[in-house]
Amino acid sequence: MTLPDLDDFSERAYYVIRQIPEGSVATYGQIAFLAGAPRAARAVGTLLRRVIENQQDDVPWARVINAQGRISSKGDMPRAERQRRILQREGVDVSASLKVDLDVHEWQPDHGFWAVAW
DNA sequence: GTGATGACACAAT
DNA sequence: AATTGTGCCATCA
Repeated sequence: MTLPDLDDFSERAYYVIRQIPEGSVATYGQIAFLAGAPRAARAVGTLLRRVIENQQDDVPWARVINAQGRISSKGDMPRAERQRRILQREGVDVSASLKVDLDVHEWQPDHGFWAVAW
């Protein structure tokens, strides 16, 4: 696999998101941190919109949720429901209020991953 | 270049 | 528990 463009935050973020295994979820902040911009959680959301628009099906956008373990629905409930459906199909338990138990499903990147320096 | 925007995060009410 | 305020920062226009 080709490593992402080191100067492009979005490419690094996509790379990180692709590492999230099925059955697990990660938070926006977690992705931002691992992509080398610890405080860019908000920007991660911006990127994910683009992922859906451009149909970048190689990026598992549904596995990214907010720090409260909740699927972000901000003005787009249909998308949230769609995300819930996908997660449940992957084996992630999502409550009726779109909440996921992070203690159970939060992705724990392995050591090798942490060693990556952009 | 500059300012607005938003799938965020966190602390303080 | 639910709101509100503040900081943040990659994108976009």
